[in-house]
Amino acid sequence: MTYDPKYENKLRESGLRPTKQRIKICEVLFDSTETFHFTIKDLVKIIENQANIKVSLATVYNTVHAFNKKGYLKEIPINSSQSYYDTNISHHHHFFDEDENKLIDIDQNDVDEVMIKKTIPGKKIKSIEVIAKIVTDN
Amino acid sequence: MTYDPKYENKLRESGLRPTKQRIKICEVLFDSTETFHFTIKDLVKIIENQANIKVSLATVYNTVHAFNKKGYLKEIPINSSQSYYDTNISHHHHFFDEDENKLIDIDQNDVDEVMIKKTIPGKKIKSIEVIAKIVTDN
DNA sequence: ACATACATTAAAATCATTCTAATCTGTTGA
DNA sequence: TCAACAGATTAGAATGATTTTAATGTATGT
Repeated sequence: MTYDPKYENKLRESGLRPTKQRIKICEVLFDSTETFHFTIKDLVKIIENQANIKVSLATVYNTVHAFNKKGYLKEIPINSSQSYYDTNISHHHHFFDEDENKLIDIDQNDVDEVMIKKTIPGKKIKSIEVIAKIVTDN
Repeated sequence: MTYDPKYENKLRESGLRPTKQRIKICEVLFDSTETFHFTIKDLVKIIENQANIKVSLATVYNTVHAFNKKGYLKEIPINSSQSYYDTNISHHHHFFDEDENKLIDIDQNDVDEVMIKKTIPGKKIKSIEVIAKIVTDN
């Protein structure tokens, strides 16, 4: 079977074969020019609405994890019962609106570079993320 | 029944009556001068080892949540299957060691103040947290 | 001491995530 | 091309953290 090669590289580089289901997942995640935040549940819902393809939860989890590992998606470090992912993989930060449980991007340029003076022997910093929790201002 | 008044205020201010179980939880969390990171499971295990008091999971969850809400504990924003809490409620940040799944405090003085230029109308910033993920440096 | 509101508990329920095992499909090499 | 195999898909089961339930117990104000 041959597929639209559009997402073949992305899939192969993530260690995944291109399949109907995975290509559909790619389309939902990467077709838009807008980046967005989502949970696995969200993604499954979008696919169900858009496509006549049945994709199991397990496949969605596997695929999202592979993209996350490869760096095509970023998991956002907030405490929540569900994991949130971001299609915007550029270096940036987040507001987390505690009233509405919603994430809002903060561009890297809107945060001064975070300098950490402490070091841990034998370890290097892989990423630095800033989460600013926001609430209604009364 | 009357109890050691040591933790009565803390409990009452958190909206909780002082009870045997809750006082034991307070002792484990707040008696030490050392601050520490823990999960609910950790806390239950410590109590089981130290005390001849039986405390149910539900009670531990309720009590920790009340303290977190009141600000006597802080939940640490990392993605993990379990929630991590911190008895150090001063403003500070964290390394998360991805090799060992361990948190390490970063004193506020070791991070330049984080300035965020973006604002959201009607919202105010409640907290700013920096998570720096670290890995073995090869 | 009473009445009541809150606390405790074991066990069940819930929910996200991971695993399983049976079936199916993309890929590779002859 | 096509057989064989490695990897993919799936529904459903399993897992594990957290929350809820409902019965019983306890702190508190009067």
